[in-house]
Amino acid sequence: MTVEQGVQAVDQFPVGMRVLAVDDDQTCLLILETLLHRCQYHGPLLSLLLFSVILLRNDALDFDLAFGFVTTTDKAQTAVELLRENKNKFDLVISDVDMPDMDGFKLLELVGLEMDLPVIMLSAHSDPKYVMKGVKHGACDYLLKPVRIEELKNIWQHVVRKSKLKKMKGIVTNGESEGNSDQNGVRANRKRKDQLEEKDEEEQEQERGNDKKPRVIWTRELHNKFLAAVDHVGIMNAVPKKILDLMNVDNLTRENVASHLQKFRLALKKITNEAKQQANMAAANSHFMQMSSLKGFGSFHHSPIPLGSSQFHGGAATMRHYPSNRTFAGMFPHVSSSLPRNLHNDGGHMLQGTPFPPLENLHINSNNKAFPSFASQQSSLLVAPSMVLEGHQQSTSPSFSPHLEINKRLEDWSNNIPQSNVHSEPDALGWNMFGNSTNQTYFCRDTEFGSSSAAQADSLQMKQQHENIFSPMTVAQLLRSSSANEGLFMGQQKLENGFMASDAGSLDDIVNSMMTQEQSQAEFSEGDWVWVA
DNA sequence: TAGGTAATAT
DNA sequence: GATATTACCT
Repeated sequence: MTVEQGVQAVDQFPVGMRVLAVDDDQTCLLILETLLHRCQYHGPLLSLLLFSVILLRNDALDFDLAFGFVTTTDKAQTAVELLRENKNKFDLVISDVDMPDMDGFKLLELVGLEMDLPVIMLSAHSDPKYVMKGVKHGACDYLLKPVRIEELKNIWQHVVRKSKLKKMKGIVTNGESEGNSDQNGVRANRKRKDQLEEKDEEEQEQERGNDKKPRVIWTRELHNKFLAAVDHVGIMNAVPKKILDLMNVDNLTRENVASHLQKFRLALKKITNEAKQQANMAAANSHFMQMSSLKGFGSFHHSPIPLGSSQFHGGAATMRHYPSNRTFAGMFPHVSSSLPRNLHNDGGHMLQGTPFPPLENLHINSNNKAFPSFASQQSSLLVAPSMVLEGHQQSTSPSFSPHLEINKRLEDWSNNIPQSNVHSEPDALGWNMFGNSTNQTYFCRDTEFGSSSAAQADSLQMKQQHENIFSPMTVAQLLRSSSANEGLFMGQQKLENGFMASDAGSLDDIVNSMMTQEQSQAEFSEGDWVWVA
């Protein structure tokens, strides 16, 4: 039982506390010893027994040290020798100030230097000079004779206090504590270990209470930023640290990003596998619609495309009209708003940067899940185009240019990024982020999806017509192409893949499903503010 | 040091 | 059950 435990166990002089009492006055010493003993009394029977043992003891010191009793000596020099020979076997020293062989202050000094034990000075002198001297020499208390038991009852507090100080000192220096060398190493180490463990528990408790790592809520906005970063570096190079750096979000860690990336990849894999199955089914069972014009797709979300296919008709009924001010659409929202505005003006950077994820690799399954998969030389996610596009003519048909439409929308989005209308400048990815506090990160959605600029769209179309229709596409483009703003691409894919499951919801439903839980955990008003706890 | 994956916690 | 966090291995 340690002293501290004893202190906790009993509300009085702790059992097991080992005291060395030093006084040249035998009477005073006897009184002191008696009082100290009395402080440990737990009951008449035990007291009598212990007192009898004390009287009959053969080796007083061994007994005292073994049972945690009081050791006395009338010589300061003897006290020093006892302390030196029994390092770490005393918890407290009570010493008289006036002793013939050694000044009590000298003893105090030696004890402080060699053992670092709490020392209580005892004196008949109430002169403040003595008190001050004792304090300056490191005495933890200064008692006046005749000492009273009330004063002794609480001297254990000095042991506890000193122990705490040692503990802190040991933690800080992380080194060997003084006086713990050689033969007493075991006890010292054990004590230090206990202290460290206790410290750990305290720290853990504190962490549980205050410093617990906040759980990141991947809101749409945050996810947008993630996607933008992925897009920026390219899916092939998308690793947590790069994404984290690009996202530039305070309090977001690499681990957070890695986790989300893991989740994202799993989602890709899952839907791709499902799409494979459906694509196989589609290849076997379906016939495909041949789209006659791009215009038909472009107006898709405004009015159902009049098609003869009952399959498509069933699916089209689930399509929704998306308000023009809708700024995000679930898993693959307006990534372009997060991209540098000059991306589409830098000579086609975005169209060249990232390996083109074939459009056919965006699949919709019947479980209302839609995720992109990326053409990757390394990835197993890639669905062989032949599995999906076999028999399709859209990809090569001059009258069907999904890329043009997608790029047109990209242009729209990019151009609709407003100038900074918030309190901070947009970051490299066009995000406005501000209001960071310790554990809350605010984002402001600064992009509204507006109407297309016909001129811009035409311009891009013209541009595109001079480029290979299969020019490289970024992840962002792919993701944007799945935006719910039009529902175009979904319809296209459904046509391409020949499966228009009746239970397939709108793309909005599909992509929203990814973020549903995250949304529910985050308190934010759609379109306004979100916070990451 | 960082990425990927699986186990664990929430 | 979903997913964020953590641990562990490479």
